[in-house]
Amino acid sequence: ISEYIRPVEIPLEDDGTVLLSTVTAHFPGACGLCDRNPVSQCMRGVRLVEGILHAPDAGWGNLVYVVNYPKDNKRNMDETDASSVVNVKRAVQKTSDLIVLGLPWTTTEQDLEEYFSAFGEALMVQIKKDTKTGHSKGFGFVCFMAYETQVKVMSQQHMIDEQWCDHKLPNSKQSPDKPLRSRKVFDMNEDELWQFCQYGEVVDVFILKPFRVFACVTFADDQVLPSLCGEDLSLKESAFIYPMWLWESGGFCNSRGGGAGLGNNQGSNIGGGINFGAFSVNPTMMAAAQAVLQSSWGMMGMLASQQNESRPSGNNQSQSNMQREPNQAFGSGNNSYSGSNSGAAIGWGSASNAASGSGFNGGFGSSMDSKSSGWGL
DNA sequence: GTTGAGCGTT
Repeated sequence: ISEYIRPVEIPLEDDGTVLLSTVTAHFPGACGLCDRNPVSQCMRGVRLVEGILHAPDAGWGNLVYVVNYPKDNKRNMDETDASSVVNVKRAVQKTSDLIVLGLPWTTTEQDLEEYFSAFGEALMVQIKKDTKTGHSKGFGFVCFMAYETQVKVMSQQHMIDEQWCDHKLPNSKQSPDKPLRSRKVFDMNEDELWQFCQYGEVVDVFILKPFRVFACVTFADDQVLPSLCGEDLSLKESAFIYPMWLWESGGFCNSRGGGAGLGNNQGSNIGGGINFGAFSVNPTMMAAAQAVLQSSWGMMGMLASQQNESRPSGNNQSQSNMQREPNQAFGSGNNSYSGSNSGAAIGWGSASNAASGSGFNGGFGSSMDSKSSGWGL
């Protein structure tokens, strides 16, 4: 039986059935199982009668089954207490090792543990070293006890011993049965984005125009996003919940300091903000800028001119204080998108770039060279 | 004694 990260083996009853209670013991909140029809590739449900899961006609077979959760778990916040949603997810989510790249040669495991302890307790911290010399290879692994900690850590960049480090889900832990990660959100319109309100109060949506390579949804409650991680969302939706996937699979990440999380920058530090010298750029703009850099510098102007176009037509409560100022894209001061500016100064290329007065000059380094010929539409 | 993209001696 598969869950998002780790498959778990579950015992059968004597008659070959599986009790739903056995499943829920390992996956709290579960309401059923399904598997993928090897022929049609369709997901199909496992028969469930009075708490007993019955094997398919061909037997359980050597297949991986997926746990189902009631859709009610991610319904409208008006009807469902937000905390209950979070609780379900907390119980379900498992942590995974993370690889940390770009560590200073001098950083020790103690240093690393100390740094990450600010986010939460780590179960394991290690730095890979040369077996002969014992010198650091400049990367290591960390595994946190709480999934919230992992989400938090993955949602931002990290300055460790004066150096911006990169962090990812290691290749060995990438789930093979979830290889399809949405890299495109081009075909989502604003109305679709506002459908995210079923998971929590959405205070803003944003679509980069005219090149729809990037969009962003902002929840009012910073607990909503963590609660959604690992949910059985559509690929489109997952692109928002796991923006890292977008970037990693899309090749957006620069090695140093690339891959900052997005998706929620409302009232929490998730996402943070970025300073390019005199410029202040929030995560939305950062991603947009990366998207532009994938194409050409000529589009930079379009970024600045399209910032306040995406206004919803639907139920938008808090528009008044969320208005974007036009042409503030790369200006200093409060870009209204981030609401409360965290004030975190995050470099992009080498650390010295953050102090570069010319802003973008040099800061993007090699990413300028990789001009994409198109948007992959 | 150096280095700077990567993927884990157990």
